[in-house]
Amino acid sequence: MPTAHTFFSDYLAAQKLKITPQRMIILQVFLENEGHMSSEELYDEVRRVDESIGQATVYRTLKLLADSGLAKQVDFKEGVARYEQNLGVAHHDHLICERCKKTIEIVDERIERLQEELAVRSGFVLTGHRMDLFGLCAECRRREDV
Amino acid sequence: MPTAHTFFSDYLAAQKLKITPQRMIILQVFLENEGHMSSEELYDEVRRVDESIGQATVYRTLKLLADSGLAKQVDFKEGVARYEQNLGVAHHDHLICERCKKTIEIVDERIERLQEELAVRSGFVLTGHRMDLFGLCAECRRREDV
DNA sequence: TCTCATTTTGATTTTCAATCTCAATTAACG
DNA sequence: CGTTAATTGAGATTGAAAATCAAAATGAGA
Repeated sequence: MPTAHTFFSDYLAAQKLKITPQRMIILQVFLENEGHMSSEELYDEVRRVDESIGQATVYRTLKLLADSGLAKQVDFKEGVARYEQNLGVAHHDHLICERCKKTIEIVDERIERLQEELAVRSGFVLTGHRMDLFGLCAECRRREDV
Repeated sequence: MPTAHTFFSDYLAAQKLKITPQRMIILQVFLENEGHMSSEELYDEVRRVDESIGQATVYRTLKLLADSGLAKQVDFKEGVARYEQNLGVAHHDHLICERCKKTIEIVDERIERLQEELAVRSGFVLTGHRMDLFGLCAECRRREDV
């Protein structure tokens, strides 16, 4: 089982890109923080490790991570891009509480199949999809007496 | 059956907001253009009718239209917000060609039910959802020999 | 190990959508 | 009408993301 670092190095080499300390640090920090980090949040964390790393490099590397398949961009209607880990992580959708922003990852094989079926019916070949369910979680409903 | 204009006027009155020529012109132009318009595209169209109308007013009114239920904001990962008509239009999801941006509206009652089921299982009350399928349409596949 | 073409970096600027500011205007109500 | 609060438009501002570019670093080959 290759580590994420090996995986990323291999990816960079295959793309004739260079393996730099900055890229490895950013990958490292990205892996240490689970959940859905925004570019800006990751930038802050990265600077704790090495404050000389620039913001542009974080943005660029996050894109590379997404291209390599290690990360996946998601968005929760906040106006900022977020990234989640994607290595060996099964595809999943999101259930998001609109009040407290808590996010639950969900998967349903039946839905996946239906999506495929719908695409085919329209002559499409699916390359990806996004399904986000927005709602109120039990705690927020209780707290706010909604 | 109330017209959209009446509907919007009623909404504005109920919110103690004012019925202005600008708002009515923007609504009018919005209704005349089906499909998924971006704020900027709508602004351009609006200026053909009345070039004195400002960009901020178009943005603000588009928000009001969304609040009233006449419009619905959607996003196709382009970095701009788009709006589609929503009055008396049944809920639907999207099938989007990543190459030519063609968009097909789809609905599947079975998926809707499963979504509800998943939410309930996690203790959520659904307030909305978004499902977008990204892929390549038949024409683009043929053209690009993908 | 050294060289050197190529890539990458970081500070900075730029872009672009979207929002805010504010003085002037206008709708709505009596 | 006249008052008041909402609205408008021009322009400034924000904030995320991308572009620029000179300086620094990588890595393939000698």
